[in-house]
Amino acid sequence: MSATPIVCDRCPVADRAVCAVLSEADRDHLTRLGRRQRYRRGETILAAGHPHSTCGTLVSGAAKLSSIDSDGTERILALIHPAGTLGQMFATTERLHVTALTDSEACLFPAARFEALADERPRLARRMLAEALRELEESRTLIDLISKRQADARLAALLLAFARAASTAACHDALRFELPLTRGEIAQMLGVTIETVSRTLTRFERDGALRREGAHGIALLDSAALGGLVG
Amino acid sequence: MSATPIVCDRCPVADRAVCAVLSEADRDHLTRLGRRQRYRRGETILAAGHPHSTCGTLVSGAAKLSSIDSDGTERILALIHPAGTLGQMFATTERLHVTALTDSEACLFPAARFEALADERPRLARRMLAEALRELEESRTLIDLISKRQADARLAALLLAFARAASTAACHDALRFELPLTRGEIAQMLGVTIETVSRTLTRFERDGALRREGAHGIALLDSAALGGLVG
DNA sequence: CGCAACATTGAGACCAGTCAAGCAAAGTGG
DNA sequence: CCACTTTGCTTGACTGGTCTCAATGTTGCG
Repeated sequence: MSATPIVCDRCPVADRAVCAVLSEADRDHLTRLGRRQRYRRGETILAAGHPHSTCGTLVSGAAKLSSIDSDGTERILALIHPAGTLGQMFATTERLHVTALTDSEACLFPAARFEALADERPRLARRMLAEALRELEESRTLIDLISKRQADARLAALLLAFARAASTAACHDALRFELPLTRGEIAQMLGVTIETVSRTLTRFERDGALRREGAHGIALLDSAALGGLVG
Repeated sequence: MSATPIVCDRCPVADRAVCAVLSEADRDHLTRLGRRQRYRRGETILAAGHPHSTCGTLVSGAAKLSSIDSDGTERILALIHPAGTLGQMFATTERLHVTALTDSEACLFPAARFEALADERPRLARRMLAEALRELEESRTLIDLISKRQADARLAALLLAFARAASTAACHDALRFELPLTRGEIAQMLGVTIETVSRTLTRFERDGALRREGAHGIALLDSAALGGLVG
């Protein structure tokens, strides 16, 4: 975790992040308030329980949004991709953990200042509304995923969702992709155990639906079969 | 389902709905564009698959937001209470069903006109952002609920959530309340079967944690015991 | 009253969790 | 460079919770 100044010119998500709708002057203003931070895989970006003082945007890498209940079980509520927002906007305390899944970079700002800007700049509020609705959509997609009864249907749906996300073309799914999550993290997302994830992948491979390439590589051989499980 | 003109003066949620932030002139304008509609329990308010042409606010009663997958299984993604929004704002097609859970009333507007107003009136966009964030929060709470492994923990958490929602005071949960859902709907929300819901309620009652009063009445006798299950 | 929808209860099958062992890859330190 | 540890993944045997199928009760409404 190391902090550097923000330089929007070299920002890979300058066109997609919420800040894109701001005037250059406003963005310069924000730039001076915030900082660019690097994280290594597994490092905490925002910790639940702390007062909500920071928010920002993921610039590169990937992160997970998770909650931990009293018995120590962690569940992943969302994945955050570059240009995604970090921190529960307009909340008083951070109630969820944000953790780097891979080496990542983030732009972080004082939440109060950022929120104030949203009240002053209609375009920013409007853009944040779009972002919130997109996150809501994704959250409901995840509910769809995990409310499937059978573990193999959940995993099949997740694999197909990753294939879709990994594809460059909008119409075709990627046939080969890397899982951005460990088995344990997949298990946390789907509400099953690591062993079930592992066994189910083994069965998918034995049935010819896919081929595992290393620990995280997946090559889909029969995505229709997986789609059939999803229902 | 019967349509009448909108009269904000007698609207029970005039102070809480998103329209509350509009000027009287803007509200009058909207009033003429929209209509007030009544629904009986079970009637469809918005149907998935249709072009997204209508959005609005639930005025009284209760509704469910649900998706139906190809094998006909319905899953409830959210409950909508009075002042809650109806319809996926800024979407091109309706992808979720909205159904009345009890006899209900809704204010409905042409989506394009309402969305245009959000672009013209910063306060409305800002208010809708707050609403979207609230829904996102609730959606993630539901994920928390249904990702609990054991069925009794899920049901206990749901009962406690209803007790909280039914309480008038902010600090205390209601000890007695009516379930707004049938067993089947509870099962759909929690991702279990009707039978499991029924058996689990029976066990809770036998263990002295609650008492069933009719089909939908619940009296909590030992909410701490239920809280213990949740973890 | 009788039907229809909703709810409860039981018996058996099966999927997934738990516990436990072993393997592979990557990193660590002498 | 090699022993050692750590971390993540796989596999097996066993157990238990939940689903399925089926029958019976209950409630509300025409």
